[in-house]
Amino acid sequence: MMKRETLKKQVYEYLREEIMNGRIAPGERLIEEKIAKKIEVSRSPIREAIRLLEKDGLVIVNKRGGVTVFHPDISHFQHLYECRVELEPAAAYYAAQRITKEQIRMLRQHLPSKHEICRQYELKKIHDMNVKFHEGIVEASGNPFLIKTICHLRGINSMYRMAILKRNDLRVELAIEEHFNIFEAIASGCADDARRYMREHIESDYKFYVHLYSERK
Amino acid sequence: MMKRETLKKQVYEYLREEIMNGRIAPGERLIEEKIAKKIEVSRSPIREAIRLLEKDGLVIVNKRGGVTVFHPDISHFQHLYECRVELEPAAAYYAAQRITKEQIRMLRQHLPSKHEICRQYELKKIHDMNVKFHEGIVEASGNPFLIKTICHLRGINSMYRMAILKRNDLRVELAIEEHFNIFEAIASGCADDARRYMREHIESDYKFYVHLYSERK
DNA sequence: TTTTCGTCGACTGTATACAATCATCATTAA
DNA sequence: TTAATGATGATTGTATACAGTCGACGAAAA
Repeated sequence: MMKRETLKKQVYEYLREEIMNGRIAPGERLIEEKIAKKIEVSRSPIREAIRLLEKDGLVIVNKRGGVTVFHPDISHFQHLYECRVELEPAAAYYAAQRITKEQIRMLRQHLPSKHEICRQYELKKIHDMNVKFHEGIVEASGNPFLIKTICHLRGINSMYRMAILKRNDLRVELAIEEHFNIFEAIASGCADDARRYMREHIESDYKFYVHLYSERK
Repeated sequence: MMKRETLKKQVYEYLREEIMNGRIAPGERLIEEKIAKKIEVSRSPIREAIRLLEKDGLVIVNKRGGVTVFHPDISHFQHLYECRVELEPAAAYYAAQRITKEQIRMLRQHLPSKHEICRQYELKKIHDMNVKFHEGIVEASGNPFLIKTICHLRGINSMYRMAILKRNDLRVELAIEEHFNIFEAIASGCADDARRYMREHIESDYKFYVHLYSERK
């Protein structure tokens, strides 16, 4: 038996992937039975997987039942950031007050060393570290609602990046120094600084993507 | 035919109600088949209804599959407010910038008149107006993510109130003046004031409930 | 007495069949 | 020609049957 995970989860991962990389186009309708035939499972796990996608905001339900792949646009991108710019700084604020020594140690590992930077490390790798850094901070906030909500927004966010930018422009080098400042503030328990630095960080991240978008129109 | 809504939705409403008023106790496990037998529908709509409850945070899934009714405690209540105190002021901030004349008119209707206050209007009625007032502001923010997230938090919030306080203590009179200030700020487009007033409002709301809770322990 | 093993019962995961609804399109009547 | 009506197909909602898994309990062996 090679059945380590439920079909529901497998189908969910599959659809999520297909949507994220655009093989299922935004606006396209998801037909339970067609998917069922295509990947050869019954409708039950598919229905449930689709509910998960709905929860992620990756598909939207239309009146008549049935769902349609979410179609992102730049105005929504702004709305998304209006949320993130409130929640992530708050997470940093509480993280500065609640983070454990162990978590500090973990967090530090997600900062690239100067060595790595000088070496022109693979951008992709540094980008992954950055993501983990953010996740670590949110986790350290110790607030399950913050964690859940931000995680949710981040999922949609990456979808926007995929859909709007259509290429992997990573704002990597710019972010490194900002990350250092945030880390220092959190590690030393300066909650207000942590909040402020994080807010500036998110704001500049947003401006970067907007600029990129307007540039390539 | 008296079948206006799907069974899924009916079951969802039913379970939600049962959980909210405590007839299904916190910590209790929900067994699909038992519910199915009890209310005489098949397991399918029940499964789906349970997923909706899960989305609401009213039940939590345990490893082995199956769900358990969420068991609120005061620390989570604090976490909830740590989110609200960021998001609702942000909603007020954007509402001040984006609210339409029509929405201002609507919003004003959810402020009790002095006449109503003097008359010792039913507390419940004023409380309902207050809820609508908050909803109106969030709506006026024009940000679907803010709307969705805050709405979600509010649902959980009311569950906490039910479960923790076990009575309908409504912080009504205190809130009225705060609401007036917030309204004025939004209607006159003073976004920063709107944000600040709303933040103070949420904070004092939180303090009120904490005080009430500690008092009756 | 303790441990191990196996059976049974209770649940959930998955498949499948059936019912209901809605859209489309053609056909017919005005 | 146009509007109304009815048939057909596509798709989701709901019921139900079956399979797999885990835990509890008890019996047998050490």
